[in-house]
Amino acid sequence: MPEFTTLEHENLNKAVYGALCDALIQGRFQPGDRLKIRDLAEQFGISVTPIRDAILRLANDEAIIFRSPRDIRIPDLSEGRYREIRAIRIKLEGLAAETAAQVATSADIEVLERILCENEKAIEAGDRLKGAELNQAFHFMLPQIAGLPVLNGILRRLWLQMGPHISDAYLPGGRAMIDHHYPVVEALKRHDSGAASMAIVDDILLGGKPILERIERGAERKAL
Amino acid sequence: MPEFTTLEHENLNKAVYGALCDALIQGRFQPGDRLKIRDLAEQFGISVTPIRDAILRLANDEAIIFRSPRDIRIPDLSEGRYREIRAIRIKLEGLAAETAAQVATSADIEVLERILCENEKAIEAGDRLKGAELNQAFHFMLPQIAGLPVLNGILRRLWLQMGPHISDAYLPGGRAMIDHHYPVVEALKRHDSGAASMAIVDDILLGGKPILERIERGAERKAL
DNA sequence: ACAAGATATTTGATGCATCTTTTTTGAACT
DNA sequence: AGTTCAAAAAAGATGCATCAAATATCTTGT
Repeated sequence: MPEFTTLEHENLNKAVYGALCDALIQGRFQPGDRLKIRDLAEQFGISVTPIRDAILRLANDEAIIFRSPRDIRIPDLSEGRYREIRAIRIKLEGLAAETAAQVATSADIEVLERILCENEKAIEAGDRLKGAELNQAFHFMLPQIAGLPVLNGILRRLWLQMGPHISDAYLPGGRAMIDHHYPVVEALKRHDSGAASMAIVDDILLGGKPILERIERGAERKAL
Repeated sequence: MPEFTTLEHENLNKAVYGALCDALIQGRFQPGDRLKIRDLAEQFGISVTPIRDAILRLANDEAIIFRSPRDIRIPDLSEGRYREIRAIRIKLEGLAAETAAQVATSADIEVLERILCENEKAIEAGDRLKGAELNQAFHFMLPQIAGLPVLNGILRRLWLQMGPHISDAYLPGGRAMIDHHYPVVEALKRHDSGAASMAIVDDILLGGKPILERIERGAERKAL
């Protein structure tokens, strides 16, 4: 019985979608930025159809919004919405960590440890983008180890929605973005579901502080 | 600060998407059914572009799959995937019920009671589609009462993915689909978060039994 | 300088043609 | 009857023209 997955076959639509996702997550777009289908078509050197496909998909992901039928924007992230996303992540990533702790292999743990090692180097080098990318890779490994593709899809979308805030919060966050990864890995080694779940929840809460601070500062700027 | 929502403005694309969603949830498609963009364009009496838009969106929702670049199908739902969806729903709808219990107004509770009353009539009349629709309305009310739009979006997508199984499981499920709704409402009246969460979890587990039985029977048929 | 209204330009939605790839059908052979 | 191969048909992706609605700009008046 084949699993319920979207086939990853290559076409312009997917390539554009991937590029726009990367740009969102890397903070290359800012809240309020306007996207125009014809502009992007010109930048990518292709017709409007695959751009339009990718844009509609991102709107479905709630990573971009149609402020009106002709006005496509990068949305801001309200404090309320961020808190909701964080509460959802706590529940879902907690579930993923719990399940991953039950089934993780030595190979899985090696991958996680390699990610941590590279992330130490990124922090050392002040490489904000690399660090944010590795942080995401770590979080995305847990549902993969746990064998939870549906949850993986949900998490991917939540990451897109937080995108413009993540990489900017990374350096201010410093070690807060990585310190709790170690106890997660230790709990996986011991097959300790409870400890894994608690550690990832701590990571989400601690890692969320600089994001909340950034959102609050953004709200203050808007109120001026 | 505007909330992060997709604006609901009217166009053919959205109309088609809504119609296909309804068809999925009402079990008018069966797992394995093939969709063809040109066929649907002919049925809806419009060009392929808005059909294609809607199809790509449903693929993004993981409600339909591209088995290959030219073969669009309604996916089956494996037992493993259904169990995962159920585990995610337990976490998220538990969170929604818990939060809804804190903030529910008398008006909210009246809406839920009206849904229950109508569902009693649907069960009495053996109206499978009406009953499934009201069951969904009940579950979707909780994130709305709780003020959790992100969670609402996740739940909508999960419902689409279970779509072809839900309405068929409704009559076999009988009162199992509705009995636990009453304690949920009672807990909301008392603002009892713990009880609301436990009751919705019970509802999901009990209501999931006929769906699991259906999936197991489907797997048996495929093994023949 | 600001506001209101008119005009011009822009922008997304949709229809449709074309291309390439995939699927289906038919013929031949065993 | 079943298999294999070739040919025909079909199907999604993409390019692009057109339309209508929305946005931006300009002009006029206060």
